[in-house]
Amino acid sequence: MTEKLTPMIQSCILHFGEMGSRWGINRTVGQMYALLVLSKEPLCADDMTEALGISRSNVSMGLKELMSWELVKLQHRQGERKEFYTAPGDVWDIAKTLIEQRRKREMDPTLTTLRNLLIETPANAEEEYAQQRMREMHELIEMLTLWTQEIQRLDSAQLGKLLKLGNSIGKVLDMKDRLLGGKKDSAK
Amino acid sequence: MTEKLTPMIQSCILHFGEMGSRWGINRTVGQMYALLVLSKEPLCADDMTEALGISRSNVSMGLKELMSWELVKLQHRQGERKEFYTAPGDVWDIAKTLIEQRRKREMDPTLTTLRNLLIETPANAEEEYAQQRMREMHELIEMLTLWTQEIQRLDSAQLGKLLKLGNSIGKVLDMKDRLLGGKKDSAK
DNA sequence: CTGTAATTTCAGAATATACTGAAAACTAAG
DNA sequence: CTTAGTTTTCAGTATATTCTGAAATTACAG
Repeated sequence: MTEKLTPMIQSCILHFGEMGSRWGINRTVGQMYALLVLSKEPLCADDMTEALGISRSNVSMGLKELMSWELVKLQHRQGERKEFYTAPGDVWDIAKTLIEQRRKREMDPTLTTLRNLLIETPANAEEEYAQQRMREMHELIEMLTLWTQEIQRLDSAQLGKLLKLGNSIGKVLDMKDRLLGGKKDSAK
Repeated sequence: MTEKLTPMIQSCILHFGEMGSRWGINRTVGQMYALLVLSKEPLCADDMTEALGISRSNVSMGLKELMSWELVKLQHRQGERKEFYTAPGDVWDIAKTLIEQRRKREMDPTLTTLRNLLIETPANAEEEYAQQRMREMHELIEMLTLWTQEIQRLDSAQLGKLLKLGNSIGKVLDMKDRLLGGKKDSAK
C-alpha cells in the first residue's frame, strides 16, 4: 500500500482485506477487489500492483481468482495491449454473485455428500441416529439453497422496494401466515 | 481418525472437516463438531481425542472455540469430574447460531467501518465516488443484517411450515407484490 | 484440606498458505 | 514472421496457522 490512495480509501481497502480472510478469499484478493469497487475507472494489473504495493505476479493470481468467482469484468481497449478490469457497477449484482458462488462452494458439495451417505442402509442404531441427523441437515441446507436461488431472481429495483419496506422478511412472513392462514394454529 | 467410527460416520466427519476450512473454523474444529452432532450421547474430551486421533490439547482448544461460537452445550454429571459436551438437538438451532455468529463477525465490523468512513467529508471527486459505493454497500449489508435478524425469530415449527411451502421466499415475495401492489408497475 | 483426575496454556515443531522474482508463454502491432 | 509489451507460471521463500507434548492450573471427591 505505497501510493497515492487517500487515507479514506486506504482504510476501506485495508478493512476489506481483513474481512476477506474471514471469507474464503485471502487478504490480498480482498484488497484488490475493494480497490476495484471503489475506483470509477477500470484499472490494469500494474495500477493494482502500484496501489497495493504487492508483486505483479501476486496481482495476476488474485485476478485469476476474482475471475473464477466471476466478480470482475474485463475491458479490452482498442489499440492497447493491456487488459483493464472493473467490478460490476451495481453492488447488489456483486452480492448476488458472492451468494451464488458461496452456495456452489459450500452447500452443493455438502448436499451431494449427505445424499450419498443417506442412501446407505444403517448398520446399527448408532448409524441410524447419525443418518437421522444427516437427513435433517440435508433438508435444511436444501431449503437454504432454494432461498438463495430465489434471491438471485430479485433485481436491484425489486430490492429497492424491499428495502423501503423496512424489515421486509418479517412482514412478508406475517403476510404469508395471514394468507395461508387456513391452519387453525398461528404457531406464534 | 483411529477408532471405532463406522465408515459412514467417518465420511461425514471428514467432509465437514473439509468444509470447515471454507468457513471460518478449521478442519479439526469442523470434525469435532460433526462428531458431536452425529453422536446421540454426550461426549467427553477424551472421546473426541480417541475418535478423531488428535491430541488432547487440540481438543481442548477446539472446544474453547466451539464454546465461543455458542455451538455446544455442556453437561456436568453428578459424581463425575469429566465434562460432557453435546450439540443442540435441533439442527435449525445450530444453523441460527451459525448465522448469528457469522453476522457478528463478518457484517457488524464492516458496518461500523463503513459508517465511520461515510461521516468524513470527501476531499475530491475520487473520494466522492468511493463514498457513494460505500454508501451502497452499507445499505445492502444493513438490509442483509435485518434479514438475518428476522430469520432468528423463526422457530423450528415455523420453519417446517415454510419448508412444506416449497420455494417459500419466491412465493412469499410474490404475495408481497400482490398485497402491496398499489404501485402500477409490477417490476417483473 | 489433600490428592488426583481433568482441563488449559504455551513454546516450539509441523503443516499449510501466501508471496515473490525470474523465466516462459502469450499476443498483437508492425 | 518478428519483436516488444504484457500476462502467466512456478519453484523457492516468507509468513501464518495448526498441532503437539509437557508443564501449569483448576476443580472436586473423599
